[in-house]
Amino acid sequence: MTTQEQARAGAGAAQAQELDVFAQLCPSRAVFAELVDKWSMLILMGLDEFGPQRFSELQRGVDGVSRKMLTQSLRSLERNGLVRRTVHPETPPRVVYDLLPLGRELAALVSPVGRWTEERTGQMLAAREEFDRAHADG
Amino acid sequence: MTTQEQARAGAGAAQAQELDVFAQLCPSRAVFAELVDKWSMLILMGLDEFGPQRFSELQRGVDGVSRKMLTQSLRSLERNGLVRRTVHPETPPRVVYDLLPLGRELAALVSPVGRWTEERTGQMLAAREEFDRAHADG
DNA sequence: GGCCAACGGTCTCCAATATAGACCAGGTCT
DNA sequence: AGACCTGGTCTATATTGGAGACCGTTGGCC
Repeated sequence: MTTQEQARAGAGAAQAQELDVFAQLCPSRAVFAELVDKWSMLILMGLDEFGPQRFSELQRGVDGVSRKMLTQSLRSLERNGLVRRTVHPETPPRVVYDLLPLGRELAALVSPVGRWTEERTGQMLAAREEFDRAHADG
Repeated sequence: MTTQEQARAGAGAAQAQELDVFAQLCPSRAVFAELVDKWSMLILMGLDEFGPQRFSELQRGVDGVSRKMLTQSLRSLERNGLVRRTVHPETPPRVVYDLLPLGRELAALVSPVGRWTEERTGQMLAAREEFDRAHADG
């Protein structure tokens, strides 16, 4: 066992909660895998930045998402207690989604990732070009 | 066009860079989609928390990752300039991966998401139970 | 009345992707 | 000699994602 692995092994045990996203069978890993998803992240960021929105507003805002994936991601976020779905019984019924406290917490952590990506995209595209040049044949 | 959509439309134009993860065809969306991935995130967090590691150390540390996905995610991170791959020409050759400055920046934003997930997993599992109870038939 | 669109979805089909597991060459250990 | 470790690649199968049809209700338009 290497030094890093000793550190890893110790890390989990040291925490009172015993939850570890690095462990395949830990419930927190499953939750993590469900949250760390392109569409869920964008939805969360959208609701955080632009406030409560209807289904079709979200679909237009999160450009490129299909109705299927939007429904699926929203259900997942709702089930995990991050987002609230409210049906206003008008004709036609309005369905509005907004963030619950848990969702606002996560959005506050995730939005910086989005902004960072936008800031650093130029550097990453440059790195790609160099990588591809270096790995083209020789 | 709703108030939120006006806000959205204005948001991109207001930024000098014109990069927007919400826009399907923006390069930053493609980069975002590539980074926001279960395995890439865990690898980044692992390298940040436990330091430079070999391929097989990472495979043991990021529990459950297949060699194929580990290779693929590491190549992606390397190509985008987040991670460095160093081959030590010994027998057997040692291959060590470590974070570049770009990778350290992103890891600093992503690790909190992992820690938050561990902290809040309990609440999310509870929310699930309630959701499932409420949506079991009637 | 007839036609079309918007709403918030669901359903089905097909392509792309993830995972499991075999395989590989070179070298070490016993 | 035989088993094992290294850092992968390759293949077969399971899962997932996206495109687009469908749905019932409502509203506008001619």
